[in-house]
Amino acid sequence: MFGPIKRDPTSVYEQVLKQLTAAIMHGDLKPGDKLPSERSLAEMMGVSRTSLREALKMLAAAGMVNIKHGQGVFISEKGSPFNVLIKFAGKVNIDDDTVRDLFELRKLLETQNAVWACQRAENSVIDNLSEIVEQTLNSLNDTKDDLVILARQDSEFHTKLAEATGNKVIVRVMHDLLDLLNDVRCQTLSIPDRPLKSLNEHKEIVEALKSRSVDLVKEKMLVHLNNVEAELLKNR
Amino acid sequence: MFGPIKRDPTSVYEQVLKQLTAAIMHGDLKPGDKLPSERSLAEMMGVSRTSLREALKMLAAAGMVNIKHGQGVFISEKGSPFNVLIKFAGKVNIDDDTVRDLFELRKLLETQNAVWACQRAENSVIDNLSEIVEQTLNSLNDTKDDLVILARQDSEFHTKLAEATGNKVIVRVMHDLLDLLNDVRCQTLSIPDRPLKSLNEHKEIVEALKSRSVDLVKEKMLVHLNNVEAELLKNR
DNA sequence: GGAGATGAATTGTTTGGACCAATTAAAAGA
DNA sequence: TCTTTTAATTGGTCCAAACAATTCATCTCC
Repeated sequence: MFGPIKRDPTSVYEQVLKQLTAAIMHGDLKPGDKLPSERSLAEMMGVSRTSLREALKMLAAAGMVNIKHGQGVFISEKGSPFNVLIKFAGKVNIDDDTVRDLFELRKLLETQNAVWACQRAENSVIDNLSEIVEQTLNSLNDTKDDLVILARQDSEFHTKLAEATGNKVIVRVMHDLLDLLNDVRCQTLSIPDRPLKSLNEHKEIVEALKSRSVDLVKEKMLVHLNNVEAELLKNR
Repeated sequence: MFGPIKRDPTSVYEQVLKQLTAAIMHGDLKPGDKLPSERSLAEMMGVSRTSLREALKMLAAAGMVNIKHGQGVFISEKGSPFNVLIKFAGKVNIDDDTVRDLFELRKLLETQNAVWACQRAENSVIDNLSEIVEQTLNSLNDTKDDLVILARQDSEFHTKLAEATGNKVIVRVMHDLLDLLNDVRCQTLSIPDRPLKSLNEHKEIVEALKSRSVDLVKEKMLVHLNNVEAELLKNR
């Protein structure tokens, strides 16, 4: 799968980059797959470890791979070759103004997502969303694990909603936008009260979707996002 | 400007990344600025060239810096950590469905941009937009250079409009979205007729902005984008 | 004096090897 | 059987040397 690198026109790390992205795009490397170790992969390609590492760092910056110290390098979930919202998770300080800008974008995208989902989604998709919410409500049992469950539910809810629009580009943008905001949230102290409120607001959004009322869906989503933003900005 | 790196919790290249992005976002490093050479910068920060280079490669992948062999490292124009496009890798073939998805996103973003610009922008900003359009109209003289001028005008117009919203994240997203669509356009045969039509539509949008009519602005923008999309999909 | 060739200095690129640090799994001990 | 220790694997960091592209001062020749 990894032939030797031709040492012709462009630089070595660019060639490595090209070969790796090609492997990902062609499907030889699927999301979740683990790459060979840096040492062996470098040897396979006939390049130095340094050059390989620089290419890997670029892929990591683009969100296409996930580098874990002591474990290995993994292909990112949904690692799309284009329209990746690049971020340096936890490596950039994001000020309040930027958070507001991000939320303004998010409100624009997600209210429209909700509308499109309302107009386009099959009943089964909405039922699936409903199940996610109900399932989370039932699995809560006052343990400290609840926060983890609620965080995952939140991410899953908004992702599923984006998928319900049928627009794959938007799914990708939303995914990365949520990731970025999640990192921001993790930089602050955890908020034990907010997640449960969110879950209830999610429930209201689902109910609005079931009623197929565009205006109601839009309103519920906007209220939800405003609350999340306010809570996040308060604890910084 | 570049103090020594603290060697505490996170990895070295992350620290370098953090310090450099902070310097760029804070304005210490402005677009076009040339960074100190790798050797001296590494010494300033008290890190190895290897770590510094890996951080620089990540910044390059994110489009924040421009690395030129034999010349140096330069801060990119309008560099920010919020990129939609990956700067490396050979051009990806984008199918029609994806183009439609991209345009759906673009319509959502740009109609709202127009609305925000209508509500928020100073008169001087709108006058500036107007000047761009008029200036282009005057500089046309039936030469083959016209296409280049018109292409640049188109990009400048939409970028300025995004800037008029005051949302820096959206500016970045729009910039890269336009870049991506521009690549798509370049993959097709050039369309000699469309650009001039676009210019006139731009003029109509500016007129609508001057009237401060939100509904009119929204409508004009949507018509414009629908035309561009139709023309682009037709020639593929 | 000016155009082109030469070569040194600067800058990013690549390499090999050594060692540090996080993770995992096997081995040893209780 | 469970816990602790150890060793192996993997990414992270550093260094020193050589390679390659670019720039620019200098030299040569017309």
